[in-house]
Amino acid sequence: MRPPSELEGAVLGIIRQAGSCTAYAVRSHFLASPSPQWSGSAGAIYPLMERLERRGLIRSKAQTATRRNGRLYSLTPRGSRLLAEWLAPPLPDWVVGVPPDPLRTRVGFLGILPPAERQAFVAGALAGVEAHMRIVHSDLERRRADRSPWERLTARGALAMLKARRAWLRLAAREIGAAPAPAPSRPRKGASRQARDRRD
Amino acid sequence: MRPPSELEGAVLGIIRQAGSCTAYAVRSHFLASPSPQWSGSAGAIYPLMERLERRGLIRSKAQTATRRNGRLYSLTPRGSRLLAEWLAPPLPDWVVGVPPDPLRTRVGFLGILPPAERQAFVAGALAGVEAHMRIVHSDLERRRADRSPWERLTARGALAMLKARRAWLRLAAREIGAAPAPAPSRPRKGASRQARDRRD
DNA sequence: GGACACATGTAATACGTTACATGATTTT
DNA sequence: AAAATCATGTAACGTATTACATGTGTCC
Repeated sequence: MRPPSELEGAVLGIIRQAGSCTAYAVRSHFLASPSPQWSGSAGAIYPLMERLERRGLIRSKAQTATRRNGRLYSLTPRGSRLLAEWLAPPLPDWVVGVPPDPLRTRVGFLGILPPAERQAFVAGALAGVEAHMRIVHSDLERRRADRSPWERLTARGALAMLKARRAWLRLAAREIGAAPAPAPSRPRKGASRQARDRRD
Repeated sequence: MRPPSELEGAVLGIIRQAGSCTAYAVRSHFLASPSPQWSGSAGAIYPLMERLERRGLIRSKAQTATRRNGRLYSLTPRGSRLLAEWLAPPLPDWVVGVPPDPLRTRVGFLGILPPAERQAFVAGALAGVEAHMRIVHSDLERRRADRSPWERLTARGALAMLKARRAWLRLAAREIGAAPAPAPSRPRKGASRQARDRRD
């Protein structure tokens, strides 16, 4: 039984927590999330539900009463088992390891920019991170009541990451003062460059 | 000019920092990274290089001297410009926003598990995170010399994230003590199950 | 000169995104 | 009853993954 993808695992979890629900309810869950990770696009969810059903992880019942032609999905025993495996240790390396971070990626290339633009980058990043902190924070407050302790814990985790990132960006801002000059723009033959970093 | 994907942006940055390099050199860069994000699989890189060249972002010169049939890639002015845009503010929302984190995702569903397994989850996660902290830390030390200040900053950012995650997991461990019973497993009518979960 | 890592690819497959299409329900 | 929004899909497209295929240098 192949392990589920992140999205699939999350969908199984959502269905399980809801007891049973429609594809759209699953979508709404993602659409409501303040994390940009989950787009909840229709083209992702509906085919995914079909896939899960074909694999015997969920089953559906037509919504006879008063509704559209939507279906109510719920976990099968197989789906329940797979969900439990997905949640249980040992957690794969990429789950516990350094999470991807597009901001961090970009910082690695800051040497390319001239110093003034480095400053602008960090300032912009700080502003963006702080804006998102406010969003996540108010989302946490506003929906405190209708969330499980685990969902609140998740939100606090998200906040903690943003906070750590902010601290790190401030550190970066300090380091930029003492930074070396940017690398020259062209790689051509004019090889007599001094004190370049990291070609090859 | 469509903005590059993360992988494309990173590749442009790597080529730029190298001056010029082969596809394999780019791959090696990813393969050497301690972050699980970058697989650096051949099937990702080689087609990507072709794509970038077709779009006029990089150009290649056959490696005549002594080498295999590989090509040396370098940025075109267009590629250089796109790279600069990729790095410059305003940074899109999903770049500054909460980064995705598979561990955080799973924690949101911890309510599904019985308390004993929650403990196991958090313990396993903590162990994994700490193991990774050691990996990243020793990688940071070992290659301190041949890295730019920005790459070191990146590594420190990764470490900072792991540290924040560890603190958050410890908090989670404390909360588990005072946690509610798991939600019932089946939404069905045979509702008179008591406090069991995950038998299916 | 055989083994083994290095280096360069290709093919099949799976998944998510955007954009489009359409019917059902509610609002005005 | 027209407009808006809810809900359910579908199609085209791009891109990453795994697995395979193959040539090339090095070392023992």
